[in-house]
Amino acid sequence: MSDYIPVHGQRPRRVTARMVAEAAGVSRSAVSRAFTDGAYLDDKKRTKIREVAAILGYKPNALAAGLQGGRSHLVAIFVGDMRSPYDTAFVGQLVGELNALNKWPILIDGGGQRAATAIEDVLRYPLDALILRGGSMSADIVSQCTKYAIPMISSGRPIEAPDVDNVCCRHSDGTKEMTETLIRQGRTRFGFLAGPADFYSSAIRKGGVLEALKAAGLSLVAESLGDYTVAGGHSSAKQLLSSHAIDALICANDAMAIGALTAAREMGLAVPKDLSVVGFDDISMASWPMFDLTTVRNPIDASVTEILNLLERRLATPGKQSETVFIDTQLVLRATH
Amino acid sequence: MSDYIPVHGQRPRRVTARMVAEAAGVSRSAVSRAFTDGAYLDDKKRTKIREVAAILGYKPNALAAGLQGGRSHLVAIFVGDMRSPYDTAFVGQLVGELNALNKWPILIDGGGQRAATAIEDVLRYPLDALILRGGSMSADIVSQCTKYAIPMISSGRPIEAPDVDNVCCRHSDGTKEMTETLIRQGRTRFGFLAGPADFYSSAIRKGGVLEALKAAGLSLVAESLGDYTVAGGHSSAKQLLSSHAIDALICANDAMAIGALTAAREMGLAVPKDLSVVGFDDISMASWPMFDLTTVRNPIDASVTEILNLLERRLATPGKQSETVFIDTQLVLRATH
DNA sequence: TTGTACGCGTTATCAT
DNA sequence: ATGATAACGCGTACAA
Repeated sequence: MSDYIPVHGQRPRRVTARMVAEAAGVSRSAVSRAFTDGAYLDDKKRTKIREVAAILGYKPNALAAGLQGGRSHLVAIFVGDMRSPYDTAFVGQLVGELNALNKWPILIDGGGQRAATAIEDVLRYPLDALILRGGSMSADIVSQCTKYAIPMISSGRPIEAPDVDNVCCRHSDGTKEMTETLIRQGRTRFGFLAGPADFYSSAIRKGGVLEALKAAGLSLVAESLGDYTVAGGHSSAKQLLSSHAIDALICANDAMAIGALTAAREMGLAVPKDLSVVGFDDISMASWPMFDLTTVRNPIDASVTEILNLLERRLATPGKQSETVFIDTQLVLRATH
Repeated sequence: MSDYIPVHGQRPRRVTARMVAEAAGVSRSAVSRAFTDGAYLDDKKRTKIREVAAILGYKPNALAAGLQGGRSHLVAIFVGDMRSPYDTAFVGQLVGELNALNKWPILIDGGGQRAATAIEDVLRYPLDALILRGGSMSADIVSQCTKYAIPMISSGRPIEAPDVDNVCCRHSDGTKEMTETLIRQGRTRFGFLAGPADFYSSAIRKGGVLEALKAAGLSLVAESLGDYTVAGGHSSAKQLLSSHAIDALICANDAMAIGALTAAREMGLAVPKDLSVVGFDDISMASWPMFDLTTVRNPIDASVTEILNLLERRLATPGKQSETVFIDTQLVLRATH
């Protein structure tokens, strides 16, 4: 088909609009127009150009197009923890929806030591937006984005800055409601399995628990620190359960709840008869038959949808005021409460 | 700091090298050199320029730089299934390592209906490489990449094409070795829980099982089709176990093995006393205490490392012959065999 | 060591 | 409707 002749050991250059123009006997502009929807161009000519382009293997170069001052269609996603089931599910959904909108997500692993420099380097690309999923971002990076007029949307820890939009789950309402439900069932001795000390989500989820307990004239009997993983939840729960007599264990996330549930069963505790174990997030494993975990859903669909809505609004009106959209949680009452 | 004045409702333009040059009272080339390692430039001048650049918030525009004919530093990753634990763990690792090498991964969700058009669109960017993780790729896309001289590296289903490098797990050796181990333990009535009919990995893993059985004068007693998920494995195993008397169930992946393990326990079967249940991949959940699954490790670290090696070699020698690197599996003998 | 001038591939503008 | 030409922002060969 193509008369492209490979030169040994040398990288062949990309086919350009100029080459297509020559091959089709038209001007370069005509080629550009042939690939621009709604541009003035004779239908027959457009068809002809597209044929030639297909044979030569021509595609407009998105880099050169992005230089024009329009949008680059590149969106960076900063992922706090690529090993967390919730974050990966979240990013999976987000990537799919961005793809559908013709936005191309560049992923940055926020877990590595080089995360800060990585984001600095990615900012060399004129991004359409920067989306934060969990993790924390230095104030410096935030101000850089503001300066470059790169829209930032944060999901997880809210960022208080003039041009940053936030999507925020009503964490404390979720744990409050869950705690109230457990109290209504007759639970009175509550334990809380917290996440790492500096995790915003853990602290605020605990806040909801305390609120509900206080309203009922109760208080927390025991608390232990975990690391948001299954293994961490397993060992933390083992310690907590062996030293405290409680009848309800609220975990700051599902991964730890799954670990805690296993620990409780290993210790001969009947769940939910002797002990309630509940989590937060409703990750896919929570519904696995061997866990059937009662939890608070932190809905990914709704969060991702809102991120895309905010992105659209921000791109339409770059100077608009920052917004914070709150996402409602849902109680998922399965078999462990 | 900066004297940038925001214009209401209008997106501020990026700071360019020209602006820095003017502000610093030097030529535009000097600014370029100030950000190019090893370029001839007076140290004092470079320092001065960098200071001014920092104040103005200047960064070289990677889009314009990529136009120069060098590398774009953009790498696309096509992910077969963003919902599979193995694939997401794989991609997480890959993203982190690419970040460390200053390569920026653009993710494409191979699961959606729009996957084919998505990859077409991403090819508008002059990619340094395209990495395939699972899923399948149309021959058309492959030939396009070859035409554009975009290196392709496939992990999962190997691609037979002149310029495509492959990283391939020795699936059948893994299942063969596992089957031999079970036979040596006295298992004689084997069942196989397969993945979707068109999945390369499932078919080849089954091949290893059959090979080992044949060598021992045995044959498969039962087989059932699953969908590579926990829920699918659970229901498929339930059917299979209720209709066939077997003492070993080999599952095409860990997710199904976890589902099968749960099903077996629910049916009152003692694992491993009455029945061996084994998986493939060694996903993180396989080592969770409640499963402690015996499985065949499909090592992510090694695969990712080899992908990066192949990428490096391919970038160094674009015209080199395609290679296929094989990855050895490892038997992980836990508590279910 | 430094500045000038050109090319990268595209889209947008402006005549025609 | 179409073709010439000017940006876009950068790196770099070349001349000084």
